[in-house]
Amino acid sequence: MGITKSDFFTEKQNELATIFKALGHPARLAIVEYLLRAKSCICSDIVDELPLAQPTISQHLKELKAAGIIQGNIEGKTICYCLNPKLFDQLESLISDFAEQLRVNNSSCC
Amino acid sequence: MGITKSDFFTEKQNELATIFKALGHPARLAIVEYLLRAKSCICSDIVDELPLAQPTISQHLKELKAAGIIQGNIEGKTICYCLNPKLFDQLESLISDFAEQLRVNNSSCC
DNA sequence: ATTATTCATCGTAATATTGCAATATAAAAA
DNA sequence: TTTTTATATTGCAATATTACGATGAATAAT
Repeated sequence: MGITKSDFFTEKQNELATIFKALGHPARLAIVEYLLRAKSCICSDIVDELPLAQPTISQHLKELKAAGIIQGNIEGKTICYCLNPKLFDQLESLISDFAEQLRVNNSSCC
Repeated sequence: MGITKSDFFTEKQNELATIFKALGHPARLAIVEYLLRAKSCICSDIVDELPLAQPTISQHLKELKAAGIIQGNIEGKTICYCLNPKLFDQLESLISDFAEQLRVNNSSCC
């Protein structure tokens, strides 16, 4: 049905899924990687950097923001977009927990 | 257009996007979490565990497998599905790199 | 041999996503 | 004030995803 039965899953699962989903597109990953490299953060640079039209990029930025991956502050004419370090810290510890659990528990599987 | 312009992005970006995308659904996250807990790994258990029909779960498992997140071996009547520890190690170091870069570079942003 | 049991596949409906042209908005520059 | 610049929004077409019933395939149990 193209609709996910979010109600049946925990809030955490839904939240985390939103984050991964936002990262699950090459254009949005490219944006994240660009923001990692470029310490400053302006949108027009990204439009030049990627092979996508401006409205498309604007839409991707919106999704990244909705997922909490980037933050954006209006600053005169331009918008300052940058990564949310807190979220990446959380993601780091989550994945690290996953990997650790795997190391401890499931060594002999498959 | 609902089609992603994969050609314009690097292979790495596309691969990584596939992995995140696969994790970007609560049902698939629930499956991953279940496989983390349950050291053994059988599909029928998952069907009992989740509020989704068997074909739907089969489909989600297929996607997780295609992304390299889980591995599956035929074992008589049942299939042994389990997580791919290598991939989680890679993911761990990737996210950890991201977070580290953020800590070093972008402290004063936004 | 027949009947479960377990899982995959097919077909299909409902919905979501991706991408862009056109247009809107709003600040800066002229 | 007019024009340029930077970004957002709208509307829409093409395509992808999600979910499930029906069915298939293959092993295990009876």
